[in-house]
Amino acid sequence: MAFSKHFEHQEREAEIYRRWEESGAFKADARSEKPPFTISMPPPNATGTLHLGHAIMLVLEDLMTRWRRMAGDEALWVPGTDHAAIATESVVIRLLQKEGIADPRIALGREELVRRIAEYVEKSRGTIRSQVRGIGASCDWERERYTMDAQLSRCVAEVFGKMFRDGLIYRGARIVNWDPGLQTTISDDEIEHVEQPHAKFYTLRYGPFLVGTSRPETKLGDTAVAVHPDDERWKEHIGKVYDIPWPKGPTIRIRVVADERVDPEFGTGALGVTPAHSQLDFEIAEAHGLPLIPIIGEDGRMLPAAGPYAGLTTLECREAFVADLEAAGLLAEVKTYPQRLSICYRSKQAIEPLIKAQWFIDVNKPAVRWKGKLMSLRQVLRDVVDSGDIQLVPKHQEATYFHWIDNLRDWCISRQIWWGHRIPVWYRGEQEIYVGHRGPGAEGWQQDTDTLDTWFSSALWTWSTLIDPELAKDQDLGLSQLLAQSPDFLKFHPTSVMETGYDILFFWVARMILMTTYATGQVPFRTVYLHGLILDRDGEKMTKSKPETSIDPLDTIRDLGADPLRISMVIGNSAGTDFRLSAERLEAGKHLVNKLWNAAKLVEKIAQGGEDGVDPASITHPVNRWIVARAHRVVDVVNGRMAAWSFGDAAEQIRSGFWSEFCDEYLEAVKVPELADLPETRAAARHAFDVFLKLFHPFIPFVTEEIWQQLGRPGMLIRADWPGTELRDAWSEDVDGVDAVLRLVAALRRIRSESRVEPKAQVAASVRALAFTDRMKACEPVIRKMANLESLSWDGAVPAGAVTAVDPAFQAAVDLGEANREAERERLRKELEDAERRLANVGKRLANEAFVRNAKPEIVEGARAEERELQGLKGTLEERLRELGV
RNA sequence: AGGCCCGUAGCUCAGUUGGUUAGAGCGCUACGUUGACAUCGUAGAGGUCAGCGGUUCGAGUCCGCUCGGGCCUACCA
Repeated sequence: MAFSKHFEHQEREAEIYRRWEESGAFKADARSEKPPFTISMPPPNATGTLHLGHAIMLVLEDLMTRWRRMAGDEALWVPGTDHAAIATESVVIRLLQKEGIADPRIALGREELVRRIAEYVEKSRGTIRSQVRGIGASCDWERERYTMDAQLSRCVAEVFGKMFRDGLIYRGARIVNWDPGLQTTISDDEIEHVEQPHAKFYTLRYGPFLVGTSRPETKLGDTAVAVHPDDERWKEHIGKVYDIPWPKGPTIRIRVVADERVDPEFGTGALGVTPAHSQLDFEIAEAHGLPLIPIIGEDGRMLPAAGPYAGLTTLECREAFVADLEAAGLLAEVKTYPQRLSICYRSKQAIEPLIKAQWFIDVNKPAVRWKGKLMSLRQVLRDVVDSGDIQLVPKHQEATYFHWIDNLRDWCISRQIWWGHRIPVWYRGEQEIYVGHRGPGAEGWQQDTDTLDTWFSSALWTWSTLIDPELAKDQDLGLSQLLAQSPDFLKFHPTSVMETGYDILFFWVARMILMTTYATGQVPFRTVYLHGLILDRDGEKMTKSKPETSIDPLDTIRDLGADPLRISMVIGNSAGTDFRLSAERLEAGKHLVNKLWNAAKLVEKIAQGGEDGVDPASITHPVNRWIVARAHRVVDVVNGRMAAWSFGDAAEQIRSGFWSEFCDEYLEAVKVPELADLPETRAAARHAFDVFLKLFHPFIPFVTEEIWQQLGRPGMLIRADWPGTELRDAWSEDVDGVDAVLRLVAALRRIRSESRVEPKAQVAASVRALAFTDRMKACEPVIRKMANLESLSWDGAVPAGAVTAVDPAFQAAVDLGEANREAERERLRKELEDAERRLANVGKRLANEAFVRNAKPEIVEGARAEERELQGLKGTLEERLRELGV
């Protein structure tokens, strides 16, 4: 089949993907004898469209999956989507509001709203599926999962029940992070901090105290003043009770307590304690048995307890209250200071800490069997990384992970939204409670109205996706039975790699470890590969407001193809590091794809009419041997880089091996008839090219597959074997000889360029081979063509007006006439100087006894060889200068 | 306040356990290109590896400090 002028990505990519999918190339077999390689795709939210964050995730996971599949593993990549509770519900509510339904929760009711959200999700999941396909993801669509699938929901309920019975889940009234906008609690990890450089800090006259606060309105709910037990300033007040009448009411009664947690250095050293609206204050209040007075409601407005301020928003109240204090002379000071405001990562609204009865996971209770011991969730989290059961890439992220564990508190898992897994708990009256996946199945029970944190179900993702859906229909099976009888779980879990952004290390990665070790007794994955953020060329987050530097993956796939997008996101990218993607990079990616396409055209031409089935090991010409050995050396290097998770590096190695060695050197060399006509050249060219095609495939799957098929190679590249390394060190004399030939060509070209020889002018060269003589002579036609020589003699004669080059393997001379004499002398002197400098360097090292004694023998031997080589070079240069009459 | 990362060519970044003359892409300069090349090729310029000190026969690489930049975490009210 004739190659088209260019790779027509728009029509070909979709067609190639269809063929892969139809051929079953993505499907993994749980009964296979091959070692498993498993990746759970981090489920993209079932809202919106694919962005570059998804793209990098898909590209990295796909290249790992394709690589391991070719390398002989039973590779399974499980795709799926997440119901993304808060994100989805708020998106749909906003849409409904735009349609004119002011308060969809009230207008539609729970059942109808959930139905509408599900409908919306179903639609956008279709969009995401096609976009994941568009990028070339070779995931097993038959195993596609969704966090709300029946068997996944079953797992959620089962785990909840198990944790409840083990006392790891409890319900309690505690300070929680309340988002008044979304009307729900959120976990500690869902809080973001925004810098407020000029926040106001007020100091109030507060009975006998001066008390500092950034939120004066909360002082309406104070029930104590806490001071440090050793603080002399306030010692006399400890234990006393004061009634403090605020100017317009209410009057609060405060007790003075001593607590170590108060920092005497901060402010006045006296802390107004607001137990109902501050975490620390709540803890102090608990320790001292202080009363709680909630003054802020869930709507973000002041409660009746706030007296005359009831009904105001917190900010309105602050303003009014401060004005009243000032009028009454109770405002001692107002200054500005930098403060970090807590906001919800989703709604970006300020968080209101308040007290609410919620469900929590206890991270400190020693109730988890792990390695024969009873540990707390926190201890297990620490142990699996400490012991190396789980490896983080890059490794320094482990420090961040441990830091997070150190600060970890009980995880609030209940949410007041409707979209999600409803808490599997039923109540009857005040006393009775039922926990389980089936429900109590009797009259008079009411299910808990809250839903679970979306990360609760995501935390089960590596294994809940592997539970057999049919099996899960049997409601009588317990969790351990579901696990023990699911073939996919048995074959593919623990998964091999979790690849995701470092920004969700805590949200998700840590939670998966926490839940999975507990629920299955296994780690969820062996390795966590964390990629960085994709930024624009200036290192800033891409936004639609900066279209000139913003890149949309869908546009790129349409305009350039998926391959250029993929390769340009991988080359130069490394784990844990943010990556700047620019139009220039995409351009370079496109050029690479184009280069590969054109090389294929030439290879096909070279290979025309030759024979199939030639064993590469039987090749004899040095140039052909050289490229075969080189290609396999690249394989060896790439294997090492891939295994070390250095995918960008691996891609770069493939790129440069292909471009410089295969294209610029080999393909140019075999254009000479002496080689082109050699039957084995067809075998060598196609063998080496196939090696590069295979190496490239995980990175740029579409164009490589298209070439593979157009060249009539057997089967599909996606299922081809990863190339071996057996010929990596073969034919070293030939390989070194051709290396010398290439250096000779480069030397001759340099002479031409430096001496301003017309590009078209053919010159006469004379060469004396000092090593690899046979090989170099065998390559004479190649040298003549690549250096554009009229004639090449091997007598080594140096005419009077020649310009020369010396190398350990050869001396070369090009006769350019007398005019170049002086320039030649100059050049030789420079080269001699350089050789002498290097000789002095290596001589100094070898003269150093400590070096000879301590350095590794091969290093010392290398230095000796270098010294010998340089001495030879120096001699040649000096001789040549003498001939020139210096 | 604590933790982590980064500082290498004009720009973006590699540089694997310390070991010859520190690399690539893009950009730049000069030249070339009617047959694989929406181009590509050939040759070239360009770096006191942020600074200081230490360990070592040997440091871009290991250790300490300083300066500069970024990120994360926290119950300084």
